[in-house]
Amino acid sequence: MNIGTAAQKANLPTKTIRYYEDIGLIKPQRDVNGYRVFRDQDVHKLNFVGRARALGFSIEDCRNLLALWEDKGRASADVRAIAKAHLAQIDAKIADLSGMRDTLGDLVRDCAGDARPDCPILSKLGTLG
Amino acid sequence: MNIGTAAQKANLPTKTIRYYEDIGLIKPQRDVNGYRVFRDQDVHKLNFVGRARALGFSIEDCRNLLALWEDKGRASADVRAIAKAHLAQIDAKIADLSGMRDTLGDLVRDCAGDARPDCPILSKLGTLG
DNA sequence: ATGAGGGTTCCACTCACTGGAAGGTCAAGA
DNA sequence: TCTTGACCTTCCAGTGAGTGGAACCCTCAT
Repeated sequence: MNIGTAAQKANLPTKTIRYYEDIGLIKPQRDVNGYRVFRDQDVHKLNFVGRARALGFSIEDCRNLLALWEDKGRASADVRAIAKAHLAQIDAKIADLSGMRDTLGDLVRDCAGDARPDCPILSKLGTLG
Repeated sequence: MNIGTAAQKANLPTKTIRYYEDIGLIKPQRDVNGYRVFRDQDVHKLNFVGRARALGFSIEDCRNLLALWEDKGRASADVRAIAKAHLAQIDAKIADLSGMRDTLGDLVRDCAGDARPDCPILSKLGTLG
């Protein structure tokens, strides 16, 4: 498939996909006419990278994660170590988001009365774990 | 407190804090000597912004969220609407992270044997919800 | 009074895109 | 066959969110 189709499937702008090729995150084939040709694998990778980026993972994080799946010769201890580090990172993000969720929920419940008084939540802002 | 102390408490580089002042996210007071003076409220905001940024929220998202807490005159329906949109965004992020967590866990369990065969997970990559 | 360790501004750089210009490719219809 | 429009290409410039460094000011202990 061409870049437009891949972009739709991966939910990313074509510009971004070309950029990801530029920096070596993906390596689509080329057709005789010079067009990029994407396989399903490429789309899977793009999809994954797009979502990971939206969750605050860096390009280098993504590169490592993709390499985990790609590098079949890698020692399993190595895989485990990298994967575990990322698992911890993910768990921390989830915990952090849950905290924000609670705070926002509190805001809606406690502070959105018709005549909203001084909001008691600002004082908690930034201190939740 | 001065910017260094605030930076430590908020876990952000001083450079970033100056930048956040530049774009109007925070408005620390100024001492007679020209030094920025941070109150606890400022630190709370910085802390919140730092964590939200790490979770993939844009500066504009942060600006809106901070405004929610700050603008005491805002109509409560408005507050509710914005807060609810952000709650949905947070829930989506949590769901997405959970999916990644599972995939990564699978990778560790299924694909990290000593002689790792063709990993069956790459094919699932990017398709999890 | 001097030196270390803060602080200040400003300017240039990076990273991760994003927009636009200028032009090549291709399928469909007059 | 020609054209039109949607798609693709590269290249270059701009943006958003910082980040590094130079040059200089403030404060406090020795």
